[in-house]
Amino acid sequence: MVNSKIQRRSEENDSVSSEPESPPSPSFNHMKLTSPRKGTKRPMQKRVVSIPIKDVESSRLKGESSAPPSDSWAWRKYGQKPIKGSPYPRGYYRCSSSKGCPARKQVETSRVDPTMLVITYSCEHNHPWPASRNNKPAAKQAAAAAAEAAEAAETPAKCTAVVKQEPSTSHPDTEPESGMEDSFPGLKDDSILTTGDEFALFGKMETTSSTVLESTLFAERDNGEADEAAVIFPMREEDESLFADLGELPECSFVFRHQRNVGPQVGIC
DNA sequence: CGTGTTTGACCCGCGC
DNA sequence: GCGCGGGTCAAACACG
Repeated sequence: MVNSKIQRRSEENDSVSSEPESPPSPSFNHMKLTSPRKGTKRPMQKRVVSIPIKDVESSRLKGESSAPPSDSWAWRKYGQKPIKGSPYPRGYYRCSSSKGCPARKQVETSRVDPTMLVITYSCEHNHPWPASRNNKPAAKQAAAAAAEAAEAAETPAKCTAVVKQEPSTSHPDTEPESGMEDSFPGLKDDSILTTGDEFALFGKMETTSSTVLESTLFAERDNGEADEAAVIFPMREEDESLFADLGELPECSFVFRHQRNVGPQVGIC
C-alpha cells in the first residue's frame, strides 16, 4: 500500500534521476521520491503545442484510420484534473513507448482560444526518447486525448494562429529543404523553434489544417499571451536527424518564433 | 489477458 | 502557518 507506493515512486525517481549532482529536495526525503513537481529545480524541458480542435474532430470522425498520427509515441493517461479558471479539464499523459520513460504531456483546451488544444510536452533534460516507436497506439491515444479535450470545448473550430516572425535573423540557409520545412520555414536554421530530440514527435502531431507550435518563452515577454511556460533548448544535430522523421505538416501551419525586436503577428488562415 | 482509462485521494509547492 | 491548486498515484473498470 503506502510502502509499495513509496517504493514505486522511488523506482520512478531512480529511473528518472539522470543527475547524481542534484539530490532530491529535503521535502521529498521523508515521503515522496517522485517525478518533478511544480517548483522543483529539476531541469524539465517543456514544449507547448497548440492544435485546432477541428483537426482532432475531423480525424476522429474519419475513424483516425486515414488521419496522420498525432505523434510517434504511446501515451498512457494517468490523470485528469479540472483546472481552476478553465472550464476544460486537463489530461495527464505519460509516455508508454518504453519503460521508465519520464516524458509526459498535458492536454487541455486553451482558455485563450477554446478552439485550440494546448498540449504541453515535458521531459527530463537530455532524456533519450525510446528508439522504438509505437505509432499505432500513439496515434490512437493522442487522437483520443485531443478528442477528449475537444469534447470538453464543444465549440466550433476555427483556424487562427498567432505568429511571430524574425526578419532580422532570416538567414539564407533557412531555405526549406523538405516537406517539413515547407510548413515550418526556418525551423532548421536556428534555435527559435528550438526542439530537443525529446520533442521530435511534434512533427507527428495531428495537424491537418493548421498547427501552431507555441514557443511561450516569448509569450512571457509579451505580457504572457500564452498560459503556459516553456523552456527553450537548443537544437542539435541529432535533433535535426530526428526531425527528418517528422511527417508532413499542413500547409496552413504557423510556427511561433522567438525574437527580441518584433512583436507577435496574428495570422488567420 | 494485457493494456489503457477513469476517478478519487494524496502530496507538495506556492501565495497570502 | 494555512489553504489552495496542480500533479501524481493506484485500484477498479473497460476494451480489444
